[in-house]
Amino acid sequence: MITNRVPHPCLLIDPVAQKLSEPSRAFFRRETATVARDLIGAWIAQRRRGRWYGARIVETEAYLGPTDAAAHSWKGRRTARVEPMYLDGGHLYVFFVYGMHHCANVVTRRAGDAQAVLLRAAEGGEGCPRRLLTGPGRLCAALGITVADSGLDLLAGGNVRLFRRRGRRPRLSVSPRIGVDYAGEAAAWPLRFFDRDSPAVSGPSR
DNA sequence: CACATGATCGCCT
DNA sequence: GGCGATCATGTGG
Repeated sequence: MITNRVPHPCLLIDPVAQKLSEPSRAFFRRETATVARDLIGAWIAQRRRGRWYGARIVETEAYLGPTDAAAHSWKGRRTARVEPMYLDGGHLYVFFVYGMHHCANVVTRRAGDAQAVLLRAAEGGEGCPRRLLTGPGRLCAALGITVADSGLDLLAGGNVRLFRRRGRRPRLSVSPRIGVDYAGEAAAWPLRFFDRDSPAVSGPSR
């Protein structure tokens, strides 16, 4: 059955009033770890029934494509599920795991490079329930992002977009990625970034 | 707090 | 047929 639930009211945002702006294509085409860092403090947003709902990203992970054993595109794997990873920077790649959770990624670099940034956690506004957006599965559930959104272009003026705001940047910490112990040496690469002052970060932090 | 486990199913081998 | 880029719950220290 089709669900069309509206996100929690604490996620209501007003991009104009909050002076949020959309990055250019060039922003997403930069080195993946750099994009992952710069996405901390950005908003992932979705328009439902004419209103914008969004959350401030506080935790990301970089996945470096065919040379990264933790990436779905490892060794150039190219299947229907992974295909959106091969799109140009600025597209969305969403996958379904463990039979119940969706995970959202922002594609980086150029078409064919198959690199992406996993959105692991975010925080909402006033009255946001603890852990509403803590963890990639919960983040997608809270915003209503599903595999149906995989492959869409964040820069196409559609209902799913990414916003940034000028100003102070969060203090960042770095660590290995979560849940990729199977990836050999790549499992230890320092590709997880998070806002060290945010209570919404998932997994080991602080 | 640190593990351990079950749920659940699409995807790939 | 096996296993996840996860999460909620339960146990024990």
